[in-house]
Amino acid sequence: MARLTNDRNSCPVSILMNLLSGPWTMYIIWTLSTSGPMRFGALHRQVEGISTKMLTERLRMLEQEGIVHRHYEPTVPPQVTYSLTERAGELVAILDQLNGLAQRWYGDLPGCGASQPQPDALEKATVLL
Amino acid sequence: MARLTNDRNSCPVSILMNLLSGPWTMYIIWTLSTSGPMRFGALHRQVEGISTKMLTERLRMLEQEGIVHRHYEPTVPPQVTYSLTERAGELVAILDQLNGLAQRWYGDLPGCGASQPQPDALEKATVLL
DNA sequence: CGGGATCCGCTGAGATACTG
DNA sequence: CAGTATCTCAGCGGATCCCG
Repeated sequence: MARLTNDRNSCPVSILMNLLSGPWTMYIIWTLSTSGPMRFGALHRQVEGISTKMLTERLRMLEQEGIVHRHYEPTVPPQVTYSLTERAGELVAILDQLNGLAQRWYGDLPGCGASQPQPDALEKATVLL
Repeated sequence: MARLTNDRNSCPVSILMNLLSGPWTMYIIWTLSTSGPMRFGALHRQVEGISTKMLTERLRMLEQEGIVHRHYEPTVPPQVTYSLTERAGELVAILDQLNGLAQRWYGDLPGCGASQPQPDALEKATVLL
């Protein structure tokens, strides 16, 4: 549980990389950044293929790092909405550069449902925080 | 062997991320970018802890993606020198931004032998290509 | 609905030994 | 020196069950 990023990964970049390199992490961030805030179930459906365990795990991780915000509504049934924080904006910006680089290198392939993030979606995504 | 980045990772960013997220990849790139071109053995000593298998594997991967350049000198004993390509420059630039972001978020920690890349080292690193 | 707990299989990473 | 080949083990991630 405390396995953060010791051994060879003690520099800041690696912390971030270890975060992002998680199996579904990018997809979650990307989905939230393009489709806006989303409930757990919706996210689970959107990312499609991820197990609830993984989704929860990644979400907790991202929440802990201040990248996503978890809004818990104690209704019945309970509603939990996840949104990106402002921090995430900076991150997504860099990710976008990475995306640009990748597209120049590999050409843009299809299959990625969120290749070009709509600015308004990102705004929507950060509104809730 | 052909396990590139299919399933959920068909978009360019993910290709790059899958590349970088490899266990030692960042360290290798970082080391080459800060310490310049290096022989296999030196790299093996610098990265320290990596197995020859992993090192070879990552190096091959990076070479295949055009990020590192492999210079083979068929002397005896053979000398193989690895250096970053020009492509890598773009990548390192973004990585540097990521590093900046990470430092702002987490503060700069020690333990990363290559936190601040010397420009001359990067130049040196790309000279060979 | 949103998740925690548990089990379990599979692959990926390390260690070791060997080769040109 | 610069790798390759093989074995092995564990830790990650999926599936399933259950709770608030």
